[in-house]
Amino acid sequence: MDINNIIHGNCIEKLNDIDDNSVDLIYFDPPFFTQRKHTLTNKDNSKTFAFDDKYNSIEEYLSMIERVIEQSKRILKNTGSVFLHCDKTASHHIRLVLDRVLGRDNFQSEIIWTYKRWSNAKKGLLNAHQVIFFYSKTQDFKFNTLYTDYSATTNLDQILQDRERNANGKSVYKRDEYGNTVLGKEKRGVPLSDVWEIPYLNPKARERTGYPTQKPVVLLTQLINIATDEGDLVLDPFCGSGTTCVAAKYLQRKYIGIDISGDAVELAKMRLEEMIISESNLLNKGVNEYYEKTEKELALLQNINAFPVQRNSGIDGFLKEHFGGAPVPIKIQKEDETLEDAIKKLEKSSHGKNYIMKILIQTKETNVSRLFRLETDVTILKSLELQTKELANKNNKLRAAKVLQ
Amino acid sequence: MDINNIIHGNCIEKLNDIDDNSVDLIYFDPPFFTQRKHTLTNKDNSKTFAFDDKYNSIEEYLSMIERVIEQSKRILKNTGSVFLHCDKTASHHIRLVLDRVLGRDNFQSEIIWTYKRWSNAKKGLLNAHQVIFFYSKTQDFKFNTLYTDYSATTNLDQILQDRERNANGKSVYKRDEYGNTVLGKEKRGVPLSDVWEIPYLNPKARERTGYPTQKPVVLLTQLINIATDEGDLVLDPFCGSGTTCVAAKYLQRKYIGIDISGDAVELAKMRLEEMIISESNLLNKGVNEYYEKTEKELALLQNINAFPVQRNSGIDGFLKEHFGGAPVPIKIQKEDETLEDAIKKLEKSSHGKNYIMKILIQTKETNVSRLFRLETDVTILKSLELQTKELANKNNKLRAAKVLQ
DNA sequence: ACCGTCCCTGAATCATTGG
DNA sequence: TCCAATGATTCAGGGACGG
Repeated sequence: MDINNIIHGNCIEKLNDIDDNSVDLIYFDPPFFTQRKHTLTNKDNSKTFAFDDKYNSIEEYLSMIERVIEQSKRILKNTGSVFLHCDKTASHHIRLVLDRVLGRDNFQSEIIWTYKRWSNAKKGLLNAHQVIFFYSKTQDFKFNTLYTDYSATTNLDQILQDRERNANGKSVYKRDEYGNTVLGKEKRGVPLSDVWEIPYLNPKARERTGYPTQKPVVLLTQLINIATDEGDLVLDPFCGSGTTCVAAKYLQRKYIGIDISGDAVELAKMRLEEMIISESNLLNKGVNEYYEKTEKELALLQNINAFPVQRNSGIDGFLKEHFGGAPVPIKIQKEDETLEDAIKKLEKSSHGKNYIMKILIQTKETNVSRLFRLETDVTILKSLELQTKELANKNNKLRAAKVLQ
Repeated sequence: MDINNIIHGNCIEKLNDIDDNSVDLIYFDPPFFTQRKHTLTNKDNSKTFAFDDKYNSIEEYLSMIERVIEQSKRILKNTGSVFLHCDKTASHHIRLVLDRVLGRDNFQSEIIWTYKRWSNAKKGLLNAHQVIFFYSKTQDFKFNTLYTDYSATTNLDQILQDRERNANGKSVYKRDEYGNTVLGKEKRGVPLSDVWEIPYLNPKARERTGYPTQKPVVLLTQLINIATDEGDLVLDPFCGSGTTCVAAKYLQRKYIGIDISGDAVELAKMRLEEMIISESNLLNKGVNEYYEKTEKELALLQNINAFPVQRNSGIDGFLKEHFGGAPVPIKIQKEDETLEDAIKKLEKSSHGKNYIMKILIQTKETNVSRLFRLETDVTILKSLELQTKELANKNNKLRAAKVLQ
């Protein structure tokens, strides 16, 4: 069969053309049994893509899935793996099929892909994850451990220490004859876990094709990295817009994509030529880069029932309750800001918005002129810490005066 | 059946004693079908707790689960919900049982509890999540939406704006006649999603060495908060060390716990009786903070550079810096306290101590007489929240006056 | 009662613009 | 050339409503 190509047709038939024991990784992302038809239009409204996810019964759906899994088992190398992407709708049924066909012992992980999404009016919890079942063909599966950074709260000193078991079998830090802790071998970071927080494909991302249910390339590169090496063969029997193949090509793996829709095949082929992959700032920098509030500032905002705003030099938060029908912006004076600067920044950020009340929390003693204060409609409240400090100063003066008497 | 108690026995028998349609929330956390006996020893090695998770077959295990779910359905009110906590080992089998007994339409969410943990040497991905299936008894289930903070990357300025449809039917931001954006309605934050990142260890208790099977209290308080109101009845048929009951008691819900192990029942009873003391002896000291001080009070104390004090009705904390060589006690006025009461309590707790300065943080509007204030040497500072509230009132009056003119 | 269709929602984040 | 600020666009959505 053609390597590095997208094949048009029903995967159950087309998989017959693939040799036994020839594929290293199969990722598939079948319809989720939503019992809906999914339609989406590309950016310039020139093309509408659709696929049908309606079945007469769950049995009909599962029998389709089962046939694909059976074929997958046949064509997979002994070191190969299957990744089946689904959501909560039918995941339990699907996993039973996987257990039956591939064997319960070959179940490796239930990967949770989690993302933030715009909310809706649903009663209940907002859906924010999908599931990827990871099964190997045998116990001798290929696996590359990826490492992630230690979390900010980890005590690095501590994890660098070696451990041993004490008399009770508890794991304790190893100590030398002088009672000092012993440093262990070099650490490479935290092994990748089974919960993957990867941003949902953004409405504005250039990577977006207009094909419904398109997955981010980053999700696929991670899968491909853990289960294959360069030159290995990756297969996607429901390739849709071709994300899997794009990721495989990017990572210098061979690929085969199959899809029943001619539109999808055409789109996937085009994507493979263009290879547009959006850089995710969020993933590159990590979410912590975006958090710029100190614990103290967050505590202060919580205190006055405000939610925090990140990355805005003029506004640190908004009160949860409106005033006069408008939001109330809050700014907290920074350590290196004069009161005057702080007021100016808040005013600039509020310009053109019809805020009725704006609040600045003063955190430092100041000698701003009374005149200047009157020219602004920013209300200044003194932080409790400042009030405490001023109080202490005043009391000190009183005590000093007493001593003089 | 006894309300607010822990019952010793097999839950399948004991559930018979509970009336039909009487329970608001059932959380259960059965053995995960690990086919192992779990043994854990507490910190000072004085006591070993064990439970058996070995079954002859998955069918035997599932039939046990099914009987509990059937009973659950019977005793649940029509507005009630079931939360079943399990892990990937048998989750798919368990969900089939849930679908069968409670009905597929009553499936609400697959909640993912994710946490960071120590790495191990296992080939493959590090497990970092467990699953909680959320089913309601009917479509008319009780649900309180909780709100979380906006993502750090969210442009809050923008989403506060109102929107409308333009000529092409596209949704665009609304502007007034001068081209300024129009502010929309009040925002409450982002509805809680189905992925919950909650550390195994309470973040305020990093020093804690651990008690692995125990669930974090925050996990349980969150479940109880979304599905019940104060005074509602919470049941845990596999209550173990009693975390569910502790959380229920903390949130002023009624509770029933059942466990087959005498040791567990004893432990749970002790935790409930002396919630704070047992917590600190058995687990850690940091959890104290969680129980006695509300988050808001902790934030406020942090705000003025004070550390919290537990179990003293007159003093909530002390400033980290002394004044005049003496500590400075802080009290925060409680929701149900008059300013006068608060002052008296603080004075009583400070009696005989040579505090030079005592600070009361006023949190509610009051009409205490000026005279009374002068008789005390307690300094009263107004919380920022109160200042904001007073400011809003004042501005409202000004606006009202303007309208009259 | 059940389906399809229409209409509403709302926060996330990358691309673009601005300095 | 880089960083910061701004806003466009969405919908493995969800509910209401009418035939």
